[in-house]
Amino acid sequence: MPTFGQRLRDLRKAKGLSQRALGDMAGVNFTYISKIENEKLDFAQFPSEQLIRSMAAALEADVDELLLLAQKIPEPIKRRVIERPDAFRKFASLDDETINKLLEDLEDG
Amino acid sequence: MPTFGQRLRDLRKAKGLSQRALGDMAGVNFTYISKIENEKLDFAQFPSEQLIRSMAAALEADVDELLLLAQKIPEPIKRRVIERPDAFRKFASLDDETINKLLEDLEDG
DNA sequence: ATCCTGGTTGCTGTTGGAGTTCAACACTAT
DNA sequence: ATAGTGTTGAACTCCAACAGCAACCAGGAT
Repeated sequence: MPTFGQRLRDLRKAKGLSQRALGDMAGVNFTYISKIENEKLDFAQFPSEQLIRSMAAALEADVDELLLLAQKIPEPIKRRVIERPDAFRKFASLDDETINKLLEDLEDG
Repeated sequence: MPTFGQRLRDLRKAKGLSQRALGDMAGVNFTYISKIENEKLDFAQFPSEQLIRSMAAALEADVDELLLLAQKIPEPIKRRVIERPDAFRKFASLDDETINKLLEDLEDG
């Protein structure tokens, strides 16, 4: 799994955009993009959820993937956790192996 | 399901504490407790995660229950979601019926 | 050699809004 | 009347999330 900064840089280059171009599209200064990509942000470890959404839109990338890399829970997942806390507390307590089995069951099921 | 404010008030009264007493224990002004209980917070819909933890400790209550009522994802669940985004994106997309079946499978399985 | 274009980073500055307190008031009950 | 409790609008503090300059480096084109 790449870091948020690495992934952002890859997505940007794949689109052939400069930091300045992406900055303009997302509405932030290009030096801030640089700091994000190099993980040199002063206090916050990651940019705001709003900015992540703007950047994902500009890059035509998967918002939720970027949110997860930035340690933020995407809205649809969050909603479901709040709705079914019983289930998700259980799921969260499972080890990788058991989770994998569940996923397989869902494939065929 | 009660609101966060209602539940907090119930827990506090069950302990026979005044707002001032709880406020002192949790390290905040009692007027803030009042606003939380009556949901009169201007912008923030809920208090910070830190304060919720302090109050839960003072009330000897279940932290995760209060966190969920305050629409915040408890840390252990959040960690697992970040570790296995593939699985939890899938789980979150399931309807109640399918989730129930999964839980049953886990009971016997 | 000089000039773009693109990127990095330290530094200082700005600001919206979350979080909290203050002041004043109201209601009981004793 | 006063002690304890709760409510509420206004005001305050504080900092995360940016802005943005300045100086510097690397590589490529002219």
